[in-house]
Amino acid sequence: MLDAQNNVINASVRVMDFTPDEDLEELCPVCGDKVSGYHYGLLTCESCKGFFKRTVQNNKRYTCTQNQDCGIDKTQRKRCPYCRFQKCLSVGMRLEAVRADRMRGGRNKFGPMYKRDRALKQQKRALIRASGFKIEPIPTHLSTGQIEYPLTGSLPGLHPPSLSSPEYDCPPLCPPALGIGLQSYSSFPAQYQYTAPGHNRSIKAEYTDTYSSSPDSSLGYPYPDVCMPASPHTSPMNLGAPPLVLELVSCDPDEEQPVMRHGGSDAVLCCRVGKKLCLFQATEGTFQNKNVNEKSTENVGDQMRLLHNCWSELLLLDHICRQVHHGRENSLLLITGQEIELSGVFTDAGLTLAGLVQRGQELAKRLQLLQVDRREMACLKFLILFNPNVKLLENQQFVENIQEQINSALIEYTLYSYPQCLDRFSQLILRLPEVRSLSAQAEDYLCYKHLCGEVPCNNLLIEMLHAKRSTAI
DNA sequence: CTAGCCTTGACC
DNA sequence: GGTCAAGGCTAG
Repeated sequence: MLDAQNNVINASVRVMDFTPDEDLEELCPVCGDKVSGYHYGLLTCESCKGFFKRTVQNNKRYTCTQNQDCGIDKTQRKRCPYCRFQKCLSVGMRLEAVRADRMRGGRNKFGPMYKRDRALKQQKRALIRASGFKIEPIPTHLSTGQIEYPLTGSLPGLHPPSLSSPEYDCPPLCPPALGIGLQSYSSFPAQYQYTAPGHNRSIKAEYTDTYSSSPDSSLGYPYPDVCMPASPHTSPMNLGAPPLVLELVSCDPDEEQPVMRHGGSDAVLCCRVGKKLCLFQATEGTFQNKNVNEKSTENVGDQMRLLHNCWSELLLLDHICRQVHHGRENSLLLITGQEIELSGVFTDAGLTLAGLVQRGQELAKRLQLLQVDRREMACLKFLILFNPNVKLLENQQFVENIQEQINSALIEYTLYSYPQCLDRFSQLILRLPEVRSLSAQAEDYLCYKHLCGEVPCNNLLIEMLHAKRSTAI
């Protein structure tokens, strides 16, 4: 993971290092055949382009002899035109790009979208490459309803972004095909909706501006900037981010309570660590069944190994996060809700503790300058948690896969939300080694205090410390 | 009907 | 003038 993080350092420098033909290496989201270019809104193959054109131009009506869920791939795409056309719509092909007047040549209003989509893909690819992550083709032999899409909706190989992806308004974890489909249907005028025969509804494509109540809106990426200091718990959360990012935010137990109001700090810490355990239960459902051939971390052993490895980093990041939200340079906001003056800490605490606090404040300041938002923070927490380098993992591949998915989603989110800051992903990821280093120091300090007899043996943190050091990576 | 190749023409 | 996403053509 650290290697990956280090590789990202030069990501922004290499971000434009690409070959234009890479777009054509993608697979058609409808049938998995080779892509020949942008057609009717997204990258598709030549045959699906032609099929879509014929269907719309000739106002074709098809029927499905099965259950309207036929698998569409390169070899079977001819079998059921009904399901093929449904899939064309569901992946985001745009009816309104078929010209009613049949005029040849020229450009339509999708041109800027194609251009922007291309640029974003290139950036994303460069970042992914710089991060050392794999790009694997999705299984196209499965039908629309059965494809186990990677979680991000558009990431490599992840599924081609299609131009709809930046407009993510689908519910969290809704498979892209379905999500975009819903969006497509809801954004089309009634006459564009294609229904099963028996419903007398036309699919005539009228080349008007109906597709774009605001065409420009599709050029922008409406992820709201939800910066941490600005009342993170009241901001609208459910729109405009990759589904996985939204899911991670909702899975983050700390989201529920900005400031703990429990009494004793030990009880509070117990609660915090316990809540980290809930991360697994919360996220299991997210990642399970999304990876066709892989087992989940449902075995408690792996969960404990991951948690033992990162509990101090998570607690530290919680602390840092709280200081960022607190936003005051001269005081600390404790987990109990107490506010204490930093000057007091520096005079009363020993040198080691004061040094730790100082480093923590510096880290908080860097994150504050970045204006890291809670979605990014949630991703960072889960990146800390799902560390495939932890020793003795039974399902190491599963953890690695999750890590890649979170990284991809974070890359996508930062590129779309903060397009003016291309190295934002790198900036965020580079904080993780700092968190790790600082948490290691904090652990050493805790260990030292324990050996001095100042921290009782039955303290939860000491137990976690013992557990970690007995299975150290 | 399919799908590969060709032609067209606005935009850069 | 080059690019490339539209529509057109046509062998299979």
